[in-house]
Amino acid sequence: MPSEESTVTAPAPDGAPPAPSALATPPTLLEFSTYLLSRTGKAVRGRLAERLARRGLRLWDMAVLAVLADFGPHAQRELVRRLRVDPSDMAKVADRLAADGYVERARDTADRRRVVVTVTDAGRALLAELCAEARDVQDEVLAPLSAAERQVLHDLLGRVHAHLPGAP
Amino acid sequence: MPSEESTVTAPAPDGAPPAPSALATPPTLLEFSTYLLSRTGKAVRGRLAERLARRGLRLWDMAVLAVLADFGPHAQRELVRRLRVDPSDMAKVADRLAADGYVERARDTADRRRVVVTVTDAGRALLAELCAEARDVQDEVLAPLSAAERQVLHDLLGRVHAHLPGAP
DNA sequence: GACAATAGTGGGTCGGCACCCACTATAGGG
DNA sequence: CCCTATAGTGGGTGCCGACCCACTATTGTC
Repeated sequence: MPSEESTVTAPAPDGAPPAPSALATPPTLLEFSTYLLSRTGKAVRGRLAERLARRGLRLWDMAVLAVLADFGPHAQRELVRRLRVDPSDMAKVADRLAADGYVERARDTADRRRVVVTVTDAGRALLAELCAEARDVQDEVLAPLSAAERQVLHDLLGRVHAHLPGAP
Repeated sequence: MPSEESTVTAPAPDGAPPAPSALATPPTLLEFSTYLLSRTGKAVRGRLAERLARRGLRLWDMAVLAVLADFGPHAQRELVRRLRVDPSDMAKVADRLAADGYVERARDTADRRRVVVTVTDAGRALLAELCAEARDVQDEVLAPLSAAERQVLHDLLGRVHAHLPGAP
């Protein structure tokens, strides 16, 4: 993940430009909240992805486990709709999770086309560990913010996220 | 860009869970600011990337133009260090920008190994347009926030971004 | 019973991004 | 002058995320 930046420079309470230092990010970009959002988002994503990769997992695996743990068993089609993934890709994710014993798949007796996916205890345990990892990353990245500030950030991001058009 | 989500549900002032609706994002994930950060960041990035793609450009192109416009001419090696890209990849970006007339490349007379890259007027004009696009995206994504809230968000993100370890 | 629609699966494509190596040209120190 | 380090370049690799298509199994409808 060598695509991270940092403006070495301190807050610089004086009015003068804080020493370009040949490493600084251009102000033209720093002005954009979208730039900051994109950058920090990518950093966060990268860090978590890396930790998951160490366990041979990907972000989708965690998402699927979270859905199953929060909302109970799903047919794959339902997972597809909720997570907005390609059905084919979901099949592959479910495949791997099942192979590792984190979920169980069973034909729906009522509609035998459907495959119902359920978290196992191992899956719940794994999810708990992954959440711990995520919290680590979060503490790492949000280190410069106080608890109160983190709460504010969370609320603002929550509102932004809630209004992202998912399916217009 | 079909990888976006949205929790359909309104703020839900009551205590009861706000109707899972088979589309909602699992609370386990929504609890993480890192999740929101990653999601919104990706949405933003995707939207801007799409607009740039329409012009046959990529995010790196904009970044390079911004650096050159803000800090003046750079040897490619300096761009490489500032943007933390692979030298080889930077060569390709500079190549394309030069081919389209957005930058000019000239051998440094003092050190003839170096190639000094400079923005052209066309490049500055293009950058201005790209910034307008970025502002559009920003207004779109941050729509649910008031001006004051956007400022708060920007400051918080700025502090987080400034502390991202770029080169430990 | 034939038929359209749906669920899942396996296989493959495509673009982007990061990365690496080999090579040339130039600079600079001993 | 030789030798090492540096700047740029061209040509690749591998991974990942998103996508698509063809195929089978099953359902519910007429």
